[in-house]
Amino acid sequence: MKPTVTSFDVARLAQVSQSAVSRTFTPGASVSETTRARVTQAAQKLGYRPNAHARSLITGRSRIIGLVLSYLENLFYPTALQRLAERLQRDGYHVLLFINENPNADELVTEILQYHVDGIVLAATTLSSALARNCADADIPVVLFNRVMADAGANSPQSVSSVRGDNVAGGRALAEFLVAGGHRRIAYIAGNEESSTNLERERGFREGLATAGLHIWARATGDYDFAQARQAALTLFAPGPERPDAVFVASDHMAFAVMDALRFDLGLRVPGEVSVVGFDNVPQAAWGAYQLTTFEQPVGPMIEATVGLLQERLREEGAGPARNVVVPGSLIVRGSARMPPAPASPVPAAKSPRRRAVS
Amino acid sequence: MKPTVTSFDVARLAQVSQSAVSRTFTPGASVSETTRARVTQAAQKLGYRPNAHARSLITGRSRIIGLVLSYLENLFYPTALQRLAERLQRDGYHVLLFINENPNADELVTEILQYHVDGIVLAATTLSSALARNCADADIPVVLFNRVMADAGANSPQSVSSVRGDNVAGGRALAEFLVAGGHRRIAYIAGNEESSTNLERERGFREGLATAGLHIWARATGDYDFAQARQAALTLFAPGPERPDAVFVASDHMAFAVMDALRFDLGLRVPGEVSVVGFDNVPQAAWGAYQLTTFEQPVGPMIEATVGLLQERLREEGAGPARNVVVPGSLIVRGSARMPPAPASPVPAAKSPRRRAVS
DNA sequence: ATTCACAATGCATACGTATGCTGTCGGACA
DNA sequence: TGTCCGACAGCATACGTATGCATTGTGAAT
Repeated sequence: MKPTVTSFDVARLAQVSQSAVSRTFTPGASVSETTRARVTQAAQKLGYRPNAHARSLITGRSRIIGLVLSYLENLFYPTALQRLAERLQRDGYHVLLFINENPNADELVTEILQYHVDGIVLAATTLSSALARNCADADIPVVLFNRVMADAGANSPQSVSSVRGDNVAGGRALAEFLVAGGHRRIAYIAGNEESSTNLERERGFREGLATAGLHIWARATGDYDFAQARQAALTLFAPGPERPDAVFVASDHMAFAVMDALRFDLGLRVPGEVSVVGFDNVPQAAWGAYQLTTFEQPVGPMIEATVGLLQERLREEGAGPARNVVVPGSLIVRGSARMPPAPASPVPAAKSPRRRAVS
Repeated sequence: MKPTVTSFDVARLAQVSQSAVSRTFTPGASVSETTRARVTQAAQKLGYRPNAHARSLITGRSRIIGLVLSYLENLFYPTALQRLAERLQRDGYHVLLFINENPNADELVTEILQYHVDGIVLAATTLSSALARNCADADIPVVLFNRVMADAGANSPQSVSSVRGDNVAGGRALAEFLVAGGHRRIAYIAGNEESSTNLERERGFREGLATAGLHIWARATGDYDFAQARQAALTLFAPGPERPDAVFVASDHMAFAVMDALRFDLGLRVPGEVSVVGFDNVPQAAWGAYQLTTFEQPVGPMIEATVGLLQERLREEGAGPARNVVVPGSLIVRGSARMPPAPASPVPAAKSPRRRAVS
């Protein structure tokens, strides 16, 4: 009933050798037009598809990329996932998924290496860097997505590449924007304290404030989690004279929780009484109810860079030095934070936020 | 440098045959404790991992499940994706991803069959059912997720299973809820017109309205797309005496666009002047800015049912008849639609919407 | 006409594992 | 003590493909 048709079956029907069949399905191999036609026709008739596992076994390449994720409720990751999968499919690669809320590095390495994946994209913010190193030791290209190795120990020669948004510049730009808007009591709600994204965003933010002679007025941790971010907001904005007048939340996803808490639990007007800015520019940031001012992490270019790094490593067997790509982003001004006063010089007025959001 | 260690290498070090190594890594095989220990130790020392492709080649099973998706901006799908991947990993399976906005059935079949996937989950709402049939013809189990075969032609004996929420009951419940709330001019914004989800939800909704002697007051199509849903809302709710006083939007994801358009483009109060209800109960429906009343599609049970169907087919080679599972859901009452008056009988008051949302 | 280069093809083997079959060994049972 | 049985180990083969090497044929160049 399902007698799994092989290249030999096709060869027999087409009256050629199995080699000819193989070459027909191998781009760039030496086959005449006539035999190629006969093979193609026979394959079509029998419904033949080359067995990817047999092919991987002999070529040593699987055309599979492993993608490691931790959680998907933050839309930034599904968006990246979709782009990555579509992009790789265009090149004949496919994505094998490894999702773990809190991954066990050893277990994950064991699983992922069994499939002899051609490359790995690590997009789990909380992931131990031991994992990255182990995989790199197996001589398989690893790209960290939205993350860099924490301990760039001089010991092992930084063998794993990375792609990330410009967290430092973003943090600084948001600080400057809030300062220019006249805020003075500016709070920060952090993501995961150990993640590189959080460290860099906070550093840039502090630098930006320092330039204006300010420092972080109040601070709490949201751990990149919706519920925890809400709690953080309730704590930071408890009624009192010291209440902040603005807050930078380390991710859009948390910022939505914060805005909800401010408006519907504490009864504060945003941006009337409190300004809120986020980071990522996920699709929801453009939604009418939030109109979140944020710093963009451009998913398209970031994925492009990721695939570029992978391909580079796949082609040349000699592993070049690891590269850490920083993809520039820009400030996306919407309505969740009080605007700076229009400058005196004749500059074109700010475009409608909604239009900007659509782009 | 990367001399890909094989079972022979382990066998040599452990002073046993390659068979012994293989059996050590095959659960339920006949190996003594002593050799198992020696093999395990040798494997550990060499860093040996069984090659999944070689194993697949000989066993005929890849322990890979293909997942076909079309777009991820609607959080319902990422949530399901995460649950599915985690669930399958617990059983030693992994998910290979196929993402196409508008999939070419033939191309997709070719790609997916190359990997000799053990099973397929089709979660692309717009996907042609020819795809499902082709894969089922290759004797590989297919489960439609959140979709059923359109043309259950008596010809082919309905060979593909499906899992879905109770769209009809949901549509009816939402209709009854709106009617009980005193609405009379009730509109509908449809999803993809040909999708089974849209057809069933609309049917249930019509039935619910008919019970009260009503019918759909106005109707437009959003095609499960955020931007189109917004346009549909702007059209349906243009100022005039015929303006609807409530709307059922065929998915939460579209409902958010509709609520934004109503509030921020048309200046209408929700639920003060217009009531909105959705379908799915995605995480965002619980967010403070929307507090969307909706009918839930319980992702956990739906995934459980999906995996159950797959496993059932994987165990018994003899393919039983296809089964169409309908997972029950319930009405989630929040604040986006006017409440029905409290009944005279002493019934406990409705719980706080926020509490309900957390569950 | 002879040589040479080159394209096209077939033959044989290798990739790394699982498993049927045969053989050995030890112990239990009569 | 002899027989039988079960547990365990090894040998050999099969899974389906890619590719180096040798061979053949064809046209161009000499």
